[in-house]
Amino acid sequence: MVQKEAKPRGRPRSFDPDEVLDRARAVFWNLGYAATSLDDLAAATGLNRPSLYAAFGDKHALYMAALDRSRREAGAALSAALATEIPLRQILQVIFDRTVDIYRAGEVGQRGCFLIGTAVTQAVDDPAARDLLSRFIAETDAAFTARFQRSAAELAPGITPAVAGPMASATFHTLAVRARTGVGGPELKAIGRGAVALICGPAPHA
Amino acid sequence: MVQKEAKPRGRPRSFDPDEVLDRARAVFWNLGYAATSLDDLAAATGLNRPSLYAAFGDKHALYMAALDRSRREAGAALSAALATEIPLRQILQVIFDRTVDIYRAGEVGQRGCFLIGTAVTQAVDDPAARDLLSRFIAETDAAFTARFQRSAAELAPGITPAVAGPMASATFHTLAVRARTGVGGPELKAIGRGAVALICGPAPHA
DNA sequence: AGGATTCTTTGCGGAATGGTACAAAAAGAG
DNA sequence: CTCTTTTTGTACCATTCCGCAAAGAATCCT
Repeated sequence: MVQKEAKPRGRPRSFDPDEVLDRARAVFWNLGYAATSLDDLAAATGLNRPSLYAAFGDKHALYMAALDRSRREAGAALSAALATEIPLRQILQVIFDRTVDIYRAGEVGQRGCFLIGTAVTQAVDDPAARDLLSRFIAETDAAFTARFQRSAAELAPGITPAVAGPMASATFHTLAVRARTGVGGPELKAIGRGAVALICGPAPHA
Repeated sequence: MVQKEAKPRGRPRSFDPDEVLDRARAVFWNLGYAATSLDDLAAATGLNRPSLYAAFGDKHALYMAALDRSRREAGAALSAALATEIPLRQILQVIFDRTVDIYRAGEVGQRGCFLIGTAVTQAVDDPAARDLLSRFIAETDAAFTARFQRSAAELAPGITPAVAGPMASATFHTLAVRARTGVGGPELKAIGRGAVALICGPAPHA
């Protein structure tokens, strides 16, 4: 039911828009929005500016498309991870460990989160980026909080889902920030384990 | 023992470098490094480009000077706040509340933390900014951790200073990120209170 | 007063920026 | 085969960018 076989009329595209968006995002990811030039994007995607322009609009629209892709991907991954019914402590552990691996992926190995790493700077003067970032954070808070409500008994004593939810998001934020400074994976994962200890209480024993 | 009265030889400066740095920082704070032009800085400081250049070096040196000022100011403020001997819970409460006020100060009211809000984007491709940001985070972690060691009994049960320290820093990070999206002060302060609850355990009762 | 020294101002130049016009090219429709 | 439609490549434009050179202005020293 994809029905993308609509037989377009004119000359066919010589590129896959999805892959192009991916490569463009990689550049924004490293440099941020303002420091990325159209020449950078053209070089990274292999196609020239008019093609980029025709496919995505201007530089800002391309950036927003990349941001939104990351928002949707991150949201889907988080929802999937939270949907399991294993103990909450293990869920969080897996989520944070995976997050660290993603934040340290890529050629440079310290890109962190695309949204936190670039849209935060952009947010003050760019309403579109700000709104998307707000939405991302709100969705993350909501996903954690809802899951914590289902397993409220597994939270640390006296901690409510409404308190733990934003602090789980906060763990993403600090990991994203620290990853961008070049901190190593083990050290980041240790911080993730510490966050789990605060949210769920210290590990039973050994 | 300031001895800044060294009677400089030539024409005296028509501006106060400290104030100029402050105004320049305000521009970087809103726009980030890459999106700020020398014209923006000249307009905000009131002096023209060659004077800026002579006083601070190029744009990057000016940015680094602004970053380092924020790092020193934040470090001093944190050390001072942590030096008191009131209950740990209250100390953290005060620190996070004040932090929110600072993050929401300024004309736009949503600038967040200058370092987290702008240097994080810059960090991947700018070693100097990355190192300064690393140092800032390490110092913050260390200050919290050391203070927690002095009052380890006031931490939540089973939580060690080494775990709580980075999570106190993480609270700064999430507040900085959220502030830049325009979240209101009360909501931010509620997150700060939640962080205190996680670090020190839930409040005794009412 | 006159020279030395430092800062300020004006204006410039080379490079890079985001964006676009236009013609050539590649496909389908008739 | 010809016409239409869409994409591609080249070249270009106007603007903005950072940085600097050179001349003028303000102060100190002798």
